[in-house]
Amino acid sequence: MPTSERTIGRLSLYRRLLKQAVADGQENVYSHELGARAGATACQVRRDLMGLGCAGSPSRGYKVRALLERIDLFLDAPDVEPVAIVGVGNLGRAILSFFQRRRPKLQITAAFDSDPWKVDRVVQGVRCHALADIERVVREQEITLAVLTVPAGAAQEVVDTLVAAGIKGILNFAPAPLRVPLGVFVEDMDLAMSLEKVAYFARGRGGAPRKGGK
Amino acid sequence: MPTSERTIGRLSLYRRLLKQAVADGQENVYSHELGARAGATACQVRRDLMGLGCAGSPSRGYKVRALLERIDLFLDAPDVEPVAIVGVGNLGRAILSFFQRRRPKLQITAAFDSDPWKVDRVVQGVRCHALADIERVVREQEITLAVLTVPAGAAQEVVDTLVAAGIKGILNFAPAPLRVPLGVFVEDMDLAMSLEKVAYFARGRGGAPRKGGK
DNA sequence: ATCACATTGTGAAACTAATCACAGCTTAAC
DNA sequence: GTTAAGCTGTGATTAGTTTCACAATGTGAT
Repeated sequence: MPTSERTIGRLSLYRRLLKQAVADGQENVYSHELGARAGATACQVRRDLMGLGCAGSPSRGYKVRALLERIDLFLDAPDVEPVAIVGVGNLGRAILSFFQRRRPKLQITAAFDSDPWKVDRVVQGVRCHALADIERVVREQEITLAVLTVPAGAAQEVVDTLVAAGIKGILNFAPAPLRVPLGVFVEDMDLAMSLEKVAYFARGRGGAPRKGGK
Repeated sequence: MPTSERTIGRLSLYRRLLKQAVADGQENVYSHELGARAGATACQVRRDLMGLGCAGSPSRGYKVRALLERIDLFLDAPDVEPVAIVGVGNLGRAILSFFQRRRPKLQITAAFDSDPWKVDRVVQGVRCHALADIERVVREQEITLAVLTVPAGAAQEVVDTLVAAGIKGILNFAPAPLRVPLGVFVEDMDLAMSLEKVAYFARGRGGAPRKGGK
């Protein structure tokens, strides 16, 4: 059981690269190939795959199709998972359009916004509801995942509502740390923080930590 | 010298929280307070601050103002750092508007897009240039940081241009691993990967890693 | 004064993640 | 057939990060 946040992230990345490989007609792949494309070492790739129970042949490497199937089985839920998005501002709409052309297993099926003008509008094929309807809609559609793109000031209040409605995972774009009960997973996407990090390391202070491809 | 990617991220977060504290008129702060707000342990906060050379008093904790000053000095460059954004689609515009109302030290000053209709337009107060002008504009404005919001297919090509123009740090939203020479720092913001991660851990498989506030 | 208390600063321990190193296969060439 | 080469699978090692534990310190109450 290879359950670490880092590993899961890499598996998701491998999957995308493998899909590309399949599209290119590639049948087999070596750990060092996949590693190069993913920015990881061959060793790490092998260990990640080993954790999944994947086996390769010393001469031909891993079978791309088999690998994909195994990763899908591991990462995806059996059924499609509906996702809610709260906050249909610029960022919210961008993310909505970004996700609507991919991810068959993760589909945004409900949007929420505090702006009465947006309520009942359909944005990118998704109906926008009032914040007050979060609990009802989330329960009706049995949604467990949410993307949060509201201003920092409103974030915690919305989160409490989402959690009360049964949400188990949140992708948080609001620049504010969220307090959630145990059992709810939060992944922070903090734009400001990330750009500051880039600025810091671009200055060359930190000895340029990894990512230096060939 | 506390130079680890994780630590830098936390310092950036502390800074934001401390600014809030100053705005609220708070003069002193204990490590456990800051830790609670940041989702970290008191211990970790103390170690992070220790690395910066900050000292607190056992009775009053740390002086908020002094802390802020010290973190600013450590994280920020002496002057304003101009930032370029390449790709003025939905996501690009959202990020543009997000950053334009904050970060005095990091300012987006140039935008680039392949769409001729957008070239020479002014978006969110920032002039949009053609991709062909990247090298010239980046050199003219001495830009070293870039935000990348182009489709995956165009990413590597744009990155090569940016690097050739002297860019040292990239915040990458394109769902593709970038190859860059040593000395160039890349931070990936992979929306699809992050949402998959959230979906996985929301299922409760990974024993709910951290983030469980009170 | 003195005592009890809460907090800082930090060496050491525990834990986690990444890398090394090499045995064991599998194929291809001669 | 035998040999050489290159890859996988994995125990052992190393590196890095977080947490523990506690001495040292300043504060306020008695």
